[in-house]
Amino acid sequence: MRRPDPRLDLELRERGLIEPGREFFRRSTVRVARDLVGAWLARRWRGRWYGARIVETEAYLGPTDRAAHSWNGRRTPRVEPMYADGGHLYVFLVYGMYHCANVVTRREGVAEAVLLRAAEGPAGSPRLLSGPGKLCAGLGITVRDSGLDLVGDGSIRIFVPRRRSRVRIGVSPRIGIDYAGDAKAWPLRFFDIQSAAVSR
DNA sequence: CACATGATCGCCT
DNA sequence: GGCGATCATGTGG
Repeated sequence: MRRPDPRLDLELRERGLIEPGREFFRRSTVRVARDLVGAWLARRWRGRWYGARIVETEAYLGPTDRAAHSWNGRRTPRVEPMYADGGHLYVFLVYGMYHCANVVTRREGVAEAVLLRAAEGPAGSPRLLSGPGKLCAGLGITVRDSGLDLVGDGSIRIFVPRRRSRVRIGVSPRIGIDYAGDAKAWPLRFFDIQSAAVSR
């Protein structure tokens, strides 16, 4: 059983963060998306752990959601991780050069997920992780990580505040889905209104 | 500030 | 063959 770098472990504990169980991710996708704002993403890279505070997410709702890769029940090898049990990772390549990381929600067979759009990285580089492609680039997340389990002892994990967070959360339609019909207007984007790292 | 465009390639039609 | 859950850069007002 690997443990996080003691420094990260201490930092997360000091911030009052704990690792949620599988049930956290099996809840409604909108609730998970909201609760992931203010949560931390921990990434093991070459034997060291790095943490980033998530500040912007989007919910993708499955067969009825034209913007979702699982729209209309689409089930291809690329999308397959979206059908996994809650708490898995779904990563895809966009525009031939950027990766997007999603946290899978609900139960096995229900293809919904939360896109991680932005995080707060190291102090001094406030915009380093401010966008889904930049977040993945900054944390070294690629399609090779698609399908990983975030629950347990893997190389990518999620930590959430132990107590109800006092973060003020803004809501808006999702970004970059003009083709999605009525789903284009659905209020499924959530962000920390205090954060300078939210994407434009 | 607001657009407009190019890069680049896996996936789906 | 077309296009995208993006981003950086360039143009013009």
